[in-house]
Amino acid sequence: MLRYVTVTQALSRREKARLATTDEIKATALDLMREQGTTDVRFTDIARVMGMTAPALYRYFDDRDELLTALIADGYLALGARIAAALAPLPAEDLAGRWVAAGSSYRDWARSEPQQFALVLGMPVPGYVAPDEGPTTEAAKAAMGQLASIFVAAAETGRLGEPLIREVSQAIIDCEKAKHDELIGIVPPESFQAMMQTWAMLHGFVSLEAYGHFDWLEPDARDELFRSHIRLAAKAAGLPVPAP
Amino acid sequence: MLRYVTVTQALSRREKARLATTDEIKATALDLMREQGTTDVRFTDIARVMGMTAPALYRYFDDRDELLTALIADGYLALGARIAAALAPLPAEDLAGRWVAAGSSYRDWARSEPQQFALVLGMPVPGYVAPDEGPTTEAAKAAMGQLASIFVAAAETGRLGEPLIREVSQAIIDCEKAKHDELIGIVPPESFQAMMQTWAMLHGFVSLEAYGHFDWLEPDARDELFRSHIRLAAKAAGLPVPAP
DNA sequence: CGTGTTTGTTATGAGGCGTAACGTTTCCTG
DNA sequence: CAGGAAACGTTACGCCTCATAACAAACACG
Repeated sequence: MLRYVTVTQALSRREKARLATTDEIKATALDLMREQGTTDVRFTDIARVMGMTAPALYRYFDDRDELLTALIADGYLALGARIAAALAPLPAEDLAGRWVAAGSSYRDWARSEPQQFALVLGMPVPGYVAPDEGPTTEAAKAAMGQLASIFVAAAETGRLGEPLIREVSQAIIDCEKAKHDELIGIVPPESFQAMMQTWAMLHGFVSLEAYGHFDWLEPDARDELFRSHIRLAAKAAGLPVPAP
Repeated sequence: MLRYVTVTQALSRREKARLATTDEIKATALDLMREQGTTDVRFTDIARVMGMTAPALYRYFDDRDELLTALIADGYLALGARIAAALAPLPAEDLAGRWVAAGSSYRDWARSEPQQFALVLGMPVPGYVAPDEGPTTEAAKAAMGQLASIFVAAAETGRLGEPLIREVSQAIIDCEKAKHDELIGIVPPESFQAMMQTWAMLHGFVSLEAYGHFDWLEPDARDELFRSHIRLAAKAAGLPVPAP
């Protein structure tokens, strides 16, 4: 069965139709997830909404896991695109603004698409195992790389200050060398460490909020807490601190 | 059907048997979740492992949601118990040690029981809606309250320093008054804010790690990163900072 | 136009959830 | 202690979903 189409040549009529149907299936799945507030999705329901029968969907996805894999990859792409869109209008030198924009995109995405967020960054779905390599991993790196790029830009323009915690273990230094050698000589190890802690900070807030653990806070207070949180993250990491 | 037993009087033979069976069901469910690495659980499987038939389980839990509710409540209790156990041997004045111990328990629990962690603090399970009041909420407060108690102890002994971020919005001040008036006059608003940010920091790291997003780091590096992370959290919040 | 591919259908089986109806064991009380 | 009630467990069943198989229609293309 022809499943993945090379993009080098123009798509035939059939291939375009196939892609359109594939997209519609994914979009319908997301709609249903939004509607029902779950990451669960029934082929039966997707098919019904699309005016098809369930077995037809197996022409496009071998099973539910393959659909989920596609949705997860799309999720990373969507997150990456949102961050990119938020960063685009900001000048490269506005580091504080870019940091706020990137963090806020992350948060806004999680709030507007909590199911997709859970799918991508939450507990792996029952039975689903992420492929070690592939489009998913690449999309993930692309999305997260944008956060890293702010640190890189800061370091390259000499505006990356000392992080609040300066002690770095050999294990983390080794990890930067082994896994992110592109940062060696640009982002010092203590800032590499701070970078991951910054992601953890951001993710922690967004995660708690998306899963309803901040529901007891008024929306205004949540917004203010986030603004403060993101300033804290910048300050802790040695990034230029956004204005309060 | 008799479901909840008053603890004031001794339990009859039957009540003890019922409780034992209920516990066995929950334990079996957790075992299966651990085994399969999911938060999914089939009554059929539980029953098979227990040497029963599935419909018998409905004598103990009305449906899957009720079992999940019980597991979530137990999860909070387990988390609370672990934190309490970690704090118990430490003297009240060792604030830095207590902070490290509490944070590490949180992390250890998530790592040793990732499914329970996902159940309790992750995405709400398909279809499941948490009851607004009840044992779940109380257990949650008890578990999280222990983190808060470290801040309270620090404040009461005059060892709670200024948090890194001092600006606090009126909305957050109002929220402390409305939802946590027991802290008013003890924990200043900017520290109340820092407290929640500290939770978010802790949760973010633990969450990313539990869901495999730090798998690319060597275990040693993860441990070191966590040590650094928890020091950062303490420093940012104005708590006494643990030694590196 | 005819042939092979693609896309859809209906039919079917396997398995889980939850209910109903029916024994069997356990407790409790007259 | 005997009878009755409650609790506990079973089998049988209906409904739903996943996934496959077999078949029919639409389409592309020589």
